[in-house]
Amino acid sequence: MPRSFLVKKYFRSKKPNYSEPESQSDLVLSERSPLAELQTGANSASIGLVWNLNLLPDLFAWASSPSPCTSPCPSLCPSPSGPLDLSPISRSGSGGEDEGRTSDPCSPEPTGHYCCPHCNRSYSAPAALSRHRLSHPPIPRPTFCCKHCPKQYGSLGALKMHIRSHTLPCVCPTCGKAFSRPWLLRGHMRTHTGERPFSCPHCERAFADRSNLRAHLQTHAQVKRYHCSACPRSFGRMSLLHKHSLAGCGPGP
DNA sequence: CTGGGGACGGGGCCC
DNA sequence: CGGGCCCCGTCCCCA
Repeated sequence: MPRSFLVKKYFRSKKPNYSEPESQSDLVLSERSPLAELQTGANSASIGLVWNLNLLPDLFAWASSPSPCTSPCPSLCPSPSGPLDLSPISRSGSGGEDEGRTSDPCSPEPTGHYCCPHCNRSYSAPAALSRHRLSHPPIPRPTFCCKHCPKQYGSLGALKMHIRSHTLPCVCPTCGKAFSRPWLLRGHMRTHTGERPFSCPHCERAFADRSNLRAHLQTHAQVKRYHCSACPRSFGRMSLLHKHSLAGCGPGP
């Protein structure tokens, strides 16, 4: 039986955001039953990617866009002879459901060889186009939005990795618990086998999880990493410092 | 209240 | 580009 830690109870102590804008601060996953979702056919084939189509006009070289021709087509179809600068453009075309649509049927030949993706003006020289493009605002980075939650990512690979946390494709053959990644399942399997491959070099203890060994090593450390800003105490783990703060020694006024 | 262990999540990096 | 792994972290439980 899965333990109750599967349901997060405290959302206020979120870890600092590293890359996400975090406009939607917390995920609401409690209504999701991983096994139920797997059993109802929520496999990877039914997981759709929600693309930010507002950005597509900027991706004028997006040859395998999941929604081709949703933006002014000539801007997406540079001249075959035009050596346009593709550097700011993500060309990830592994969308899966749209494989093989690289030949765009709707690309009228622009009047010039070098076409502006923003206003469809064409120029005969790349320098002229580059000079013209400076008049437009900078191209925003493409964002990849999760269909199941408000999370956004800057790359398709990161989004695919995140979607696995919804689909949970790795299922424990012993207890049926599902995980997002195979190595998470392997770590879980150790709870069944009792394997503890991570040994403490200072004592006889061994752990099934490297993170738990790391936390254990803090008990041997002379200096605690996490210091209370309101008192001289230090703790080996941030969670202990957090509990200490919640217990009354809050940091600051 | 504190300290520590157990189990797991998720992003980033490397191959 | 995808998988494996690492690291950091969370959450819970118990002594």
